[in-house]
Order: sequence, then structure tokens, then C-alpha cells
Amino acid sequence: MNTFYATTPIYYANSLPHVGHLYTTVVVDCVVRARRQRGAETYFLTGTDEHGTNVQRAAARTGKTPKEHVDYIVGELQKMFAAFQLDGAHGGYDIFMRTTEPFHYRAVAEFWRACARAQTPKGREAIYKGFYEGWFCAPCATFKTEDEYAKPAREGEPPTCLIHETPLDRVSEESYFFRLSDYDEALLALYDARPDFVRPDVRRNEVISFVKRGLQDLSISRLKSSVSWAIPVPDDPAHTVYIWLDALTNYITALGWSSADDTLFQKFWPHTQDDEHTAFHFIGKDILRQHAIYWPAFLMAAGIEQPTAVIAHGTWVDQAARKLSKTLGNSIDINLLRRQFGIDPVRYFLLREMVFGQDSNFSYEALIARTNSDLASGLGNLVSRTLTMIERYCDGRVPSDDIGEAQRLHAKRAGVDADAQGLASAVELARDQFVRLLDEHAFSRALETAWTIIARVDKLISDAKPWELAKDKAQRQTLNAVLYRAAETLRWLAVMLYPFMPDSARAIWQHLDQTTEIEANDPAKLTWGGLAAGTSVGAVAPLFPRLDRAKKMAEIEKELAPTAGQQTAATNAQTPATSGAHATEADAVPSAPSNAETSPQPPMLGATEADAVPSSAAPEGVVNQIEIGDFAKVELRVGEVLTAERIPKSDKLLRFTVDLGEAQPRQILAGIAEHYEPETLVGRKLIFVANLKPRKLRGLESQGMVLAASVGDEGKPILATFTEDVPNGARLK
RNA sequence: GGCGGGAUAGCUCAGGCCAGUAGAGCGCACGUCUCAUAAGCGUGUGUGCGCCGGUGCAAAUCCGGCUCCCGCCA
Repeated sequence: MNTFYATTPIYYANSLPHVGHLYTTVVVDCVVRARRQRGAETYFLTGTDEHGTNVQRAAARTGKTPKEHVDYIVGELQKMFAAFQLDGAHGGYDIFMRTTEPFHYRAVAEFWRACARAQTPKGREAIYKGFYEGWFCAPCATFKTEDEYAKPAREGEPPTCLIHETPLDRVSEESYFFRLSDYDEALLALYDARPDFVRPDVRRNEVISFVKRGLQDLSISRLKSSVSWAIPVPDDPAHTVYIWLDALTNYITALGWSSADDTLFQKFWPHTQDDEHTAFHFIGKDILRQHAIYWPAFLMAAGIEQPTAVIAHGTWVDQAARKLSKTLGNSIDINLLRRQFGIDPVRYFLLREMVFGQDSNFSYEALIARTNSDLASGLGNLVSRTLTMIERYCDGRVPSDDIGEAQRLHAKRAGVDADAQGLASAVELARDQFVRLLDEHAFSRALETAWTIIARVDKLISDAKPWELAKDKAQRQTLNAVLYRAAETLRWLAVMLYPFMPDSARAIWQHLDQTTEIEANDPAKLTWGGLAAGTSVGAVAPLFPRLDRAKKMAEIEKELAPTAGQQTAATNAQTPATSGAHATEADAVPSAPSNAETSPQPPMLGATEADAVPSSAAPEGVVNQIEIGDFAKVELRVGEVLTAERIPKSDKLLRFTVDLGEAQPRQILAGIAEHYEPETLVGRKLIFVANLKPRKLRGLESQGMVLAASVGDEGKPILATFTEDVPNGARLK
């Protein structure tokens, strides 16, 4: 029997569930269900990557231990997956892998030892001890090269991360290295021998050109004193394992590699490259390098066969082509999606709208449009009209397809073929194309193909006009044949669409009173005529309700308003919703170093950017014009935050000391504590009103104010900042 | 700066390697039907192959140059 192992990345336990998690997991769920139909024995892994500095910090911020923190995140993810029926109980993943499991600790140590024993292709030891010194960005979890950080404004201060704008740490410590530099030729040979190893081609090209440029050895440990929340290096407890080595290894430790019971590993991990045993890693394109370079190199060192392929997909972006992130306030509330649209329409949208591999826009408008045109008017309506007619004209029982010899003339007169040959071969053709496209993970095109079948049957019905035939007793068999053909096509569609929309497919399946498990039906083996005459169709209910666009948008807005802020307490998640992002890398996505969680306004609601911002009554901004002299009265200056702390017993206030280029730093208070963590602001250069009359707040004098955009109905602040370096005290005018 | 990908109808995309009268879906307009979820079917709409030049009887497709966007790298 064929086996098929598919993985999502294990999601970094730093951020709450977002569209990226949902998308990758739905993709893998769809692929796995499709493979099961095709007769493969499958194993579906998802899970969480739970170690590292970022988790440690996020935990500290919320006053939890790292374990408490990751348990919380895991709970949220599992709740989300269960709500979307992606969990094991609903035929989804087989394992929710957690890197904090004891068996993983043990197996990672074993994996490390296996690498340490190994010789590189160039005959040297694969792991060696060295010394690493460099500027390290904790949020990025990587060392930064000279052009990846901004030089400090003053001598003797640390540079700042260009991405996070936070000061870098000078990390110089003893470290183990993986001799990645010795694997370049072996990796290139792998990509060459197996052109499908990295998909799609764009990504493959990227990987190859990266490797061709030469690889640097990879630091694969941290001192336990600097990163304690991690797996210990075997036989050297002063060190802990680098997060990516830890995380990537999960794909085999989850299968019991090196454990007493490695049945799953033996069964599902490829031991040779053939079509019988395949293993696919589905990832977001943002974590390509780790999966297409590091991981294969690690596997080579450990002497383990490679997976079948690493498949990278694109990112969901908003209409301005920006990544969805909470910081930008354009993130999508996936629980809202489920409540407002339901699981299957959301699945359908994700798989239909994104051309797999490319980036794609996410908007509620598009989701409504898809739901209405494709699901309600298309599939849902066809099911409804077919079943209704069977109910009305055939007493609710699927009629026979037979048109007797004597009746053929009648049929011909009504424009109906005597046999279903024409329809059957058209549907078979579409089916073959569908199966092929699905194999290639061309989800959107596979669905397009399935929809050609729907159009074909709609036309069949329109042309044959069953409602006319029903009036003519002589056309009884013609009517029966038409309705049979429509119903039989629905059976095919149910089987084909099952991986995409399991619930809806089952609903159709049950209407046709099918007793076999739908998943046991291989679409490639569908044969025409499988539906038995006499089958009772049961009561008809709409599969996909039509949505009133305006009403739905209003509901979404309404639902977004009160939920904003609910998530704030959860965790400090710098959450770029890159698809399937492994946050170790995902955090490298530009995002303000804040825990600005709330997204009070739904910026994706409007068709244009202008719509995205709730507009007050102010007409075109012509009210309240001022003279240039009025503006000149305001003294705006660049200030660097030297210290920042919460004010006791105040939820909102932060106390800053700010260098405005003056002899003494100033004390300035700002009401942004609900949205920014003080420690993330130290070192940042912000814009201040320097000539504001001092005033006392909570007994402390504030000698100015900080500038921030006020976003949404809640007035969520987003601090104004510079993308280039500016000297402290510089005047804005 | 280097490498890679892309620029096709209002929108989302096919076609491009093997050049032969510009495609699909959505949207929009009109017509039509009434079994059906204001759904279906039909017709039309779109005056679109980023720009310039070359080879060819013929170029979205091949060649050269350019512009813009995206990704990876430096």
C-alpha cells in the first residue's frame, strides 16, 4: 500500500492562531484527504515549535513560565483547529507535535549525536565547537550582518535591528557549528537529481542560487545561560540546541525515529525515493531556506533519507499587498470567518482564491463573492434544483436512466441523448484533469475544472427542460433519464469535492443515500452509472445560503467592534500572518516591536484603501484650515527613548525619559501602555511635541507628548517613527 | 548591484518551451426560462497581450534593448 506523509510547519508558539496557520493546515488537510481517497495510507502532522528566546520573552511579559505560555498557545491553536474540524476527531491531523515532549528531547539528542558522529561529504566532522561573536537580534533569533542593522547614533551603543528597530545584543559565546559549508555540492546534486524536490520552480531557483554562492557553517547551539528554554546539547549541558535544529527534527521524531517503537518512521518516512512512500513538507515561502537547505543537510549528516519534496506556498496579503498582521491592523479574525461564513466556504475560498504558490489577496468582499457565485449559485443551486425535481417528479427516488427502444424517438425530439455517453465522457475528461491538477497541488485550477461539470449539467437541465417533460406522459423515461444523469453527476462531484469541503460533500453524499464512506471512494475510479435507481434523496435543504453582501459586511463590522481588545491579554504576539509561518523566521517580517494586538477596525472591509479607514463626517478634510504660522507654533522634535516603564496602578500610562538633544533628558508620559510594552520602546526614535505646556498626570510631570496615529474607533495608537536614522532633537517642519 | 519570477479584458488568472486569426471564470448589459438559493440558459460587453526595435508570410509566444512590480541574495 502507498503511504503518504504530509506536514505543516510546526507553528511557533509565540503567536495566536491566524490565517497563515489556518491556510497551511487546510492545504495539508485537503491533500491528505485526497490521498486517502486515492487509497494511500496517510499520516498528517502539525504542531508547535515551543522553544527559544521569543517564547521565553513572551512568557515573561505575561508573567508566565515558558511552559505555561506555550500550553496556552497550544490550547488556542488546538481549539481553532478543532473548530475548523482539522483535528484528529474530524479526520484531520494524526499528531499535534509539540517540541516540549520528552520523546522529542530524547530524539533530538540522538539526532545531534548522529550528526556529530558523521563525516561531511568532504571528510570532516559535521559538528565542531567554535566561537561565535556577533550582533544578535533576539526577536529575529539570528545574528545580524553589517547591512542588516542600523549603526548606532552614538559611539558605544549597540546597533539596532533594521526590522525590529530594537537594540541588538552583542553575543559572543562558545558555540557548536554544523559544517554546512561542506554540503554545498551534495545539496546541489540533490536539487539536480530531483528537480521536484523544491517546488515550485521559483523557489527551487532561489535555493540553488543561494547554495551556489557558498554556504556558511551554521551555529547550532546557544549557551544555556543565554537561552535556557531549549533542549540541552547532549553531553554538554552548558549548551542548548539551536531552535531550527530542534524544530526541523520534529518531522522525524514525531514518527518515533530512534525510539523503541519506530514503526511509524519505518512506515511513513521514505527509505528510498519511489512513488510508494512519499513525504511532503508544506511550508510558507518565508521558511524555505531552513527546509530546503538546512534540513536536507542535517538529514544527510544523520544518514537519513530525504523527504520527497518541500513545497512552498505564498502569503495572504491585503489589498495594498501588505502582509496581514496585527500590527498593521489588517489581520483577519479567523473565528469570525468561521462564525460568519462556515467552515466549508472558508476552506473553499482559501483553496480556490489563492493560485497555489503565489501571493493572494484576502478580503471579506472576495469571500462573499466566492460564496455567492460559486457555492450558492453554482454548486448549491444545482444540488437544490436536481433534488427538488426528483422529489417532485419521481416521489423522491432516483429514477432509472434507461430509455427504452420505443421511447428513443421521444427523447430525441426533446433533445435528450438516448444514452448518457456524451455526458459521461465529458465528466470523465473533467475528472481526469481534476485529479491531475489536484496531484500537482493546483487547487484553484482543479476546482475550476470541477465547476465546468456543474455548468455542463446546468445546461443539460436547461436544454432538456424536465418541467416540460413532466407534463407529457410519453416523455416519462426521458425525464427520468435527465434527472438520473443530474443526480449521478452530483455523486461524482461529492466524491471529487470531498477533500475540499468534507462536510458539504458528505451532505450531498447522504442525500444520494450512499452507504459507503465517502472517503473510501477514489475519484479516479468513478464509473458512470454507480448511482442505483430507487435511491431515496430525502428532504432538500440549501447547502450554501446566499449572502447579502451589505448585510454580511455590516455583521462583520459589528462583530469586529466588540471583540477588539479581547485578545490583548493573551500574549505579546508580533504576528505577521505569513502563511504557515514558522515564527522564528516569520518574526523577521517587518512589524513594530509592540504588542499592539487589538484591531478595532476592519481595514479589509472596503474595496479601496479609503474605505478601510472609518471615516468620520468630516468632508474631505477641508474643515479647520490653518495658516502656516499656526503650524509653526508646534515644535515637533525627534527624541530617543532612554527609559520606559509602566506607572504603577495605571493601565494606560507609560513614563519615558527622552533625549531631545537637550542638556537633560525630559520626562514624558504617554497613554499607550495598553498597546506597547515599555521595554520594546527603549532606544527607539519617536516624534514628540517639545513645546507643550507641562502638565501633571498621576503626580508626575509630563514635559511633552509623543505622536502616534490614532487608528480605528478605539483610537489605537501607532507610534510615528522614521525609517532612516535622525539625530536626537532634529526639528520637524 | 547579482540572480530569479512577473507585467494578458473592470477583477482573478490560463495560453508562452513546439509562433498561425486573442481565452476562462467573476462582473456588467440585454434576452429567455421558471425545476432551483433574485439561481439556470442564451447573446453581448469588454476595444487587453508593459514599452521600443528585430527575425518571420505570420509574434502574447522567438531575439535584442528598456520601464515598472515582486521574491531571493549581496
